[in-house]
Amino acid sequence: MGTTINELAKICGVSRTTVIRALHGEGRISDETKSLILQKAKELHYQPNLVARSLVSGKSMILGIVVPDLHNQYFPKIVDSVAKTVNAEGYLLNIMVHEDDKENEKRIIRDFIGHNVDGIIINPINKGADFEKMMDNLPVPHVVMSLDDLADGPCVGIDETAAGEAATEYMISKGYRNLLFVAPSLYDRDHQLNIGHHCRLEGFERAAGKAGVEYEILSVQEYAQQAVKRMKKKDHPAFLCSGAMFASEVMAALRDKGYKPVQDYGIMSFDQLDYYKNWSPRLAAVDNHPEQIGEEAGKLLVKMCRSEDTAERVVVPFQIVEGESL
Amino acid sequence: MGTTINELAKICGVSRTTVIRALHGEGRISDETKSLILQKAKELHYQPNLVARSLVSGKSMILGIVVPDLHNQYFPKIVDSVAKTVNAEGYLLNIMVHEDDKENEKRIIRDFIGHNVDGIIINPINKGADFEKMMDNLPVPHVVMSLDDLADGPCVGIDETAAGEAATEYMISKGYRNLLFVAPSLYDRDHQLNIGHHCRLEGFERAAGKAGVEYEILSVQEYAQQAVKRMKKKDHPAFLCSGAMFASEVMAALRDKGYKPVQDYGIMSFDQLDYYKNWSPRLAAVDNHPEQIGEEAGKLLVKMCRSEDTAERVVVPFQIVEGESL
DNA sequence: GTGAAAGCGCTAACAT
DNA sequence: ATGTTAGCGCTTTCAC
Repeated sequence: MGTTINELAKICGVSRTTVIRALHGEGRISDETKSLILQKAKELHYQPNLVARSLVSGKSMILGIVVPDLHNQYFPKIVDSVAKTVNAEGYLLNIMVHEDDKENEKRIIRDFIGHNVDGIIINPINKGADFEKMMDNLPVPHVVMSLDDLADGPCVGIDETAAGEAATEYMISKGYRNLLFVAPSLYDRDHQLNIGHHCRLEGFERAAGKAGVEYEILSVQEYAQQAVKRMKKKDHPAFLCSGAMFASEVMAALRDKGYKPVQDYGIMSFDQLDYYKNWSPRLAAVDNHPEQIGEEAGKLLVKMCRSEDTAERVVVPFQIVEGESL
Repeated sequence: MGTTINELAKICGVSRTTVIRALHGEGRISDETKSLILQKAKELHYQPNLVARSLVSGKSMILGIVVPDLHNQYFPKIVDSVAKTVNAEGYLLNIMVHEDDKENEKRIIRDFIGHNVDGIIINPINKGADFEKMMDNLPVPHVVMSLDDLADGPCVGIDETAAGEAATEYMISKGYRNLLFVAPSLYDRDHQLNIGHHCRLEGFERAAGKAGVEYEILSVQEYAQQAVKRMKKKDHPAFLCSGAMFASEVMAALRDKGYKPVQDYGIMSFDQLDYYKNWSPRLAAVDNHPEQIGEEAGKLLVKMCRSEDTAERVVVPFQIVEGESL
């Protein structure tokens, strides 16, 4: 345990209140006692007990963010960006991972509340009325990083459906007439719809339908092998992968069989990762701007923490990044 | 603010203590009152105020970890692994990023203490006696994720010098006789030595010296352009890059100039990233086992939080991963 | 200019 | 089997 205000008061021969006035630099206090207290405080390495402060104030100047994991680059980028944004506003960011465990996600939210975080950012894997009710009843503001999950509350994200559509149109414009949507993650382990990926698929189907081109959906776990098999048709297909890692796996599998991008097939992915920028050929992709999502989410949450503003819906633009893989 | 123990007590017509006994399920209490209280608690969505609990106990069941950022895959993997490990032991992990800002790092440590975290994991960017003293004086245990930074305390990491040496020997065994060590990050922005990278360099020099082969060090920010220039010597050099991203940049720069790996040069990197596993050619690398580092760090810290055990030094093995880039 | 007192929600030692 | 009391470290109101 470190030095406390009480100890400082005793040592300086003054009352708690006086110590506080010195520490906070406000209220009527003589320069003399003030500097004495400040000096002693420094001497004894006084550090305020933030827990006690939080108990009194009900606030903590901490914002919480829960994400599934930090495996791929998407969430790390978001989290990093949120941290930077809220730090600049005087908040600390408490980052937690739930490892794709729904109970864990709920537990973390409860823990956040129990620890008096001032607000929560989340991209929930929990679905359903019960969960929505739980979120609605939170005593602190929260921002959802998805436009389609908890539909009515404040949220920020890209329009996944539009992105799916735009990506598909881009592939079609490149001359591809046989499209495949690669998404082993359309459903989570509890067979519940993964809305983000589903919206992308919806956009894909819409664009493909509009253009009247053939399309298939590869939603199995063995999508890479399936992609290899699919090549036997020799119809120069194009794969739209709902995640950069999927694209990477597909390309690797096809390369192993001697198929070459552009020459034999086209491929494009969601998520634009730094790691791929030096790939050869460079992957065409939808950049979903994680840094911007993080920044907007952070800004929105801080704003909500300060004023009791209500719902706001921030649509972050996506961007088609041309590559050499189509 | 949610329901409190006091409110529950009032509602149930009992004292605080009785409510606590019901909630904690210990102490003498009649089944009748107990179930009444439990039922009311559920009804009113009672959630313990963890801040108050922490103020009383001085503990929080929260462990803190500070990392520079989450840009590359190294720290996300570590953090993920620490989280999994300590969660399994009943601890929550509070993740903070300092964005390569030394003051920020110190501030976060102080905040951790102020928030009663039970222990801290860190890979410090701060150096020097003052900082070491600060760390030594922490009221809670801490684990350093580097074998060479705060040398005397508990730590876990790989032997970077040995790794540098082994990697270099591997390159030499592949027939390369002109070696380059690529490390734009030997010093931080304050011109202080970045010990991890420096140890790798030391190992590199030692192995190169032993084998009597030529070597150079590329430590400038424009290492990629320098690598391109260096190719004019046409002596079939090999690059050992102290970070996967550096290798990626070098390969991209050389590819742009028409140089082909193995045929024209060899390349190898530290950090084995998922993202590169489908690269072509597959990059030879030193796998520094971030998951294992995270796991060991988590286990060690939990152990220290439980018993007042002293320093322990966990050396995590590294591994040379063969590739097609040499 | 300084201090006393109450209270945030919870825990634990000590009654009854 | 249940209640009383004191206290964790801090903030805030009100009094001197």
